[in-house]
Amino acid sequence: MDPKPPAIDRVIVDAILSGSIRAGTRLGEQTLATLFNVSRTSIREALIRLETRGILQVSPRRGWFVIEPSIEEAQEAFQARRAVELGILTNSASQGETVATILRDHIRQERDAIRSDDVGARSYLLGDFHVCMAEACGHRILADILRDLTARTVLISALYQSSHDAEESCDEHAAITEAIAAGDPRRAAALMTAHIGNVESGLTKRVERDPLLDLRQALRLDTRRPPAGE
Amino acid sequence: MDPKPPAIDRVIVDAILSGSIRAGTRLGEQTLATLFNVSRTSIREALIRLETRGILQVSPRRGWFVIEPSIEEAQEAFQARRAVELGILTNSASQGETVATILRDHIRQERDAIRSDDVGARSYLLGDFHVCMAEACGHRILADILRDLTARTVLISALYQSSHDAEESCDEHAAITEAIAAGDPRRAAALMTAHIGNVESGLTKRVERDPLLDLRQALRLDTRRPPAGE
DNA sequence: CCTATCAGTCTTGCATACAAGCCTGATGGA
DNA sequence: TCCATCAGGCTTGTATGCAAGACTGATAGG
Repeated sequence: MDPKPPAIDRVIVDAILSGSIRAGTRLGEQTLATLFNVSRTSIREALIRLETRGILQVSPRRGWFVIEPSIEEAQEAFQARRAVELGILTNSASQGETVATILRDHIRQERDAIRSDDVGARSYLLGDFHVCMAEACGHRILADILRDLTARTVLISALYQSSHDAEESCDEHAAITEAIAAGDPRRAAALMTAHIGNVESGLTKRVERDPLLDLRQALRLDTRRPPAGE
Repeated sequence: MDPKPPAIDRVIVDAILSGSIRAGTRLGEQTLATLFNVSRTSIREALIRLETRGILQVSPRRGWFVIEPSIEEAQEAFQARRAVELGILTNSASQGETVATILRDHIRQERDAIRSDDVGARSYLLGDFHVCMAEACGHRILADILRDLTARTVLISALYQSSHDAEESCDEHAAITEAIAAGDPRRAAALMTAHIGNVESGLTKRVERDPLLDLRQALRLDTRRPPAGE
């Protein structure tokens, strides 16, 4: 019947990348077990996998939680993404047109999602661009790594990303793609660095304006409850 | 008694990095369970973690095996390492002296291990240089990632690395360090790219000279037995 | 002698049972 | 009214039992 019961890991990660599961959300083993109609064991295995991928965190005898990156951790993740993507772009010079063709199609999807106000798809696709870029450049391993890094950054930034920001990001993706198509990896890398910087600074600016987040981060070590409470 | 029963994961990874566990080795759950004096469950969790880190592989109902990267997979891993380390070096410009101080000490340890013919420590340290470099540059996340990538490449190359190769690698590490100290990230990156290229081509050359490896790789999909048999 | 079949053993996969810790909310006292 | 204490429920941690599949070696037939 089920040709491929889609892996539990993937369902959760996709939900995070789409913004439908927010940072700090608790994922109970028993709850997921009944939800997916399997035993706790299988769920636990999936959760362990997600923990080693740096997406979840377990608090002993308390539960599994989607990570809530602190400002510093988010910056670290951005820094890592910058280094990785810079390395990818400056390294893979040739086959620019092939890569660009794939990315142009991806950007088209981004535009569709923005136009139709599909926030989930929008968030997912904007992050997935970077994964696609890595994969198109032949870096399958780094593509997987970027997916996880993107998840970490999305968990902070997605909540605050407006439709305007999304269009801006999309435009920057297009500019990067054209630089790749033009066979100018140096410019592509520079644009990518700037792009990631924009996303990151957009986040930190907002944090400065919103002391609540700082406070929440400061309390993070004490209260690890999901921020569902009003 | 045990202030910190060293995590099972770490023991296995270190053993791989030291070359004392070779590619294709089978790791039975029950065996490890009695060895570490815990239940199969805990072992299984550790093995799952190592699988998601790309170091082990499970063959259903057959067992857990240390990955045996094919030539292509090894090249992919090298390519990923090149991109990541290039990105790290070109990105982090300042604090060159601080980084160099750490790395010089590390190189001293490498030289000691080579001199005293400690093959395990030698293999471990030569790979660990890259991890230390990432960490010293402030890339904690990428340091962890590089450790796993190094494990993948070590699983092919370590077996073939002679003492001469080791000294060469060590010298190249020193050259890279001095470029960092001189505040010349561009040159450091170029040297690093060349260095990784050397290690990689050293591997592929040997493969060409030794058709047995090619054969083993070709048969990899059929017989996944540990190559212990004579 | 060679080959195909089959039982036995050993492996992981999965579910369940119990142990241990954390949190909550009630209860009793000041 | 406020606070300390404690019992109960709910969570994960860990072990164990059984099922299902894969390999091995013996055995019987050609």
